Amino acid sequence: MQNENATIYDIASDAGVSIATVSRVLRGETNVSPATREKVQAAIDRHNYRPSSIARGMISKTTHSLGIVLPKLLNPHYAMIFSGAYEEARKMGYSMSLFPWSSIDTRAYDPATMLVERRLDGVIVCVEYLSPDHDGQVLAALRELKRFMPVVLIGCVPPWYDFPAVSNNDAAMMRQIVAYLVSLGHEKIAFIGGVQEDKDPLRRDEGYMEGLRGARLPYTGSYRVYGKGTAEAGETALGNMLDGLKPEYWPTAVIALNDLVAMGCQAAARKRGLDMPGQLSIVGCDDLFCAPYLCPPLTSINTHQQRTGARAVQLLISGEDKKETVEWELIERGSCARVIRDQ
Amino acid sequence: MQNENATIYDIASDAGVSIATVSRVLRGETNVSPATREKVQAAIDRHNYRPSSIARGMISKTTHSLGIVLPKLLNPHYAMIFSGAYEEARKMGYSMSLFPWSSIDTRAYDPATMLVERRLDGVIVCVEYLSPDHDGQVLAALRELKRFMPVVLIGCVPPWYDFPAVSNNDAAMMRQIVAYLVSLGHEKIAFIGGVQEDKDPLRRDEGYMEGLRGARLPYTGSYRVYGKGTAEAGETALGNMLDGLKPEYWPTAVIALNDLVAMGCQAAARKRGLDMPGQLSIVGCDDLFCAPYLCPPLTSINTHQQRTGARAVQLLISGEDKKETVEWELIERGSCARVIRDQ
DNA sequence: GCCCGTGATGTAAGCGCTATCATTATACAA
DNA sequence: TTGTATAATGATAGCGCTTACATCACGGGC
Repeated sequence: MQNENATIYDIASDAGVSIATVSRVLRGETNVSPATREKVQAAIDRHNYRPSSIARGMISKTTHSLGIVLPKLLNPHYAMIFSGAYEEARKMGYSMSLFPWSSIDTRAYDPATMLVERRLDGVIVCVEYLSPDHDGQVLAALRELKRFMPVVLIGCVPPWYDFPAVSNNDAAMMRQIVAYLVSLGHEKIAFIGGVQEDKDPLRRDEGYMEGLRGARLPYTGSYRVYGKGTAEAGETALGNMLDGLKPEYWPTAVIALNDLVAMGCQAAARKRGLDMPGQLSIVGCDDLFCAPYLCPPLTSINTHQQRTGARAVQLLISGEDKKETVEWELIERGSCARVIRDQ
Repeated sequence: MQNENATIYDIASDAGVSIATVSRVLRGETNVSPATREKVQAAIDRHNYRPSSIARGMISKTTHSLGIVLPKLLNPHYAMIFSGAYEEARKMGYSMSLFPWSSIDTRAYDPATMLVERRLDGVIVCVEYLSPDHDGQVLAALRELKRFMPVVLIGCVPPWYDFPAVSNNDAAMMRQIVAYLVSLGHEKIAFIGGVQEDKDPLRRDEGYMEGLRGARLPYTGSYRVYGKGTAEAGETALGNMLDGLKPEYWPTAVIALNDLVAMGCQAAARKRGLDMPGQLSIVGCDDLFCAPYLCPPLTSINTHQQRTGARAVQLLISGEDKKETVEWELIERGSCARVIRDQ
């Protein structure tokens, strides 16, 4: 059924030369006579022969395949990172395989057996926020992994992680969003983050707080809440906030961790009869493909995740050990309105 | 910097045994004395040794890695298929790497060099609709690929493709949607397909037509249009249809190729001031995560793409050569309304 | 005392390549 | 003629494993 894969010996004997000569032709060496080259090439074509990268890998100790570890492919955020990384890898002649986050985050003896056994040439790990005790565990696993292959991190990378990494300047992003909302006249600006802790390693909270301070706005504790980063969590988070406050204290703007959360916020606001953007402005983050089709179309931060993924691959292959940030862009759609002052 | 990967020789000499004995321990053979086993295991632990799956693959002629070929990861439809396939592969101990559609669809000599050189244990190919002449080219490429490794197809698989495959019964799906809309009183039902041709291999057109016939509704040519399957294409397609018809002939319901197209339809209808679902009902397909958050929340067909991907992996590994269909489910949300008859 | 089965271990071939070195054949200078 | 540089090609040793097959020590049956 499947045709027995031809080997270099088959080609050699078919062409009447030694395997060394076939190898020379395969690798495009010059010291082969034209006549021989032609004979060999004909045999290769005849058998539809492709040299085994496995066998080549035995010698070169390189597999030309990379890995990417991420928590959840179905989250479009990660899908975009993957897509960018994978395209770049392909351009550089590498294949890319996906591994579950659990292959890193485990209490088992060797946290990365699959990756190490496969002798990948490198791996990109997308790090999510982790509680402090869990954090130590993961950091140890990452360091262990690094002993076997180059590792580049993406995402929520605390400053004390000694790894090359690509991420956004989250604090600066937050500051920009606050400033943008302030410029529209907002003063009651809520923040729905993704981390339960008081301070996340991304410093998004801090960026939010700094933004408020910069605008000389008071900080209101009940405007800062956290969720799991899903649409449901966003709906719950904003819903609880609204239900817990008298309408006159309702925020006029919400900064959402990401577009999923923003979608949930829209749902929560709609259920409570709020006019958007009239009574509530929302800013998301990630700029998902559906953002323009929400009601109202969602203003969001395009964080260039594909570029992030691509850049991570470049660092991985070049071996540069540095932390980089990528630019972002505020995409204005219809979800933020100027505040009408009370008469 | 990276620690030199230990080999079986290192372990053997460290434990004071032969490599054969180490190999026995690694593979859990029973004919090793407990004392020796312990010594060897200790050496393995000491070196953090992981046997090279590359070297193993040389012997077993199996890589325990699968490939998936798809046109565009960023399309959430394919992301879901990938996710399902990859999870299943992982469960069975296989890794999964992604390859671009172009590695199959090319005029170059060998259409699948990357796949073949990597000696994958099998590959899943997600097939999109192809124009007839292009179709022949791709079919040839697929057949060629099949000579080297097992291939399972997903998606738009014409009946004359001699490959194991997993797909939906698209025609039946369409019939169900038409019946559903008819049950709500709709008579002017439009269809926005993804294929320019008169008949696509999925027979979605045909399902649509049969549905109309089944309900004894007349077929109106201008209600059947085609697009590229994107949101923009959907917006253009419905927009052109509406602009080309007097309002009294406007359809009261639209069946969209997928949720992306449906999103575009919503935008087109909104721009023209149509009330949804009052004046226009829309049914999508794929049940994307954002469907519940659109305005109105989109009624859609959940085609269980993750299950499709998983099933394809099972066929691939088991080697069963059959074509299967997976079930689907109509998810009612708010985008379809009962028609109010003219008085 | 000798033979042989048995369990534990070692030896070595080989998977399909690359890379090093050895071996030719050819040409040209001494 | 002989020596020697040069180009083309072949022979072969691994890469890190698995897997026959060989070896060896030990013990029981005769």
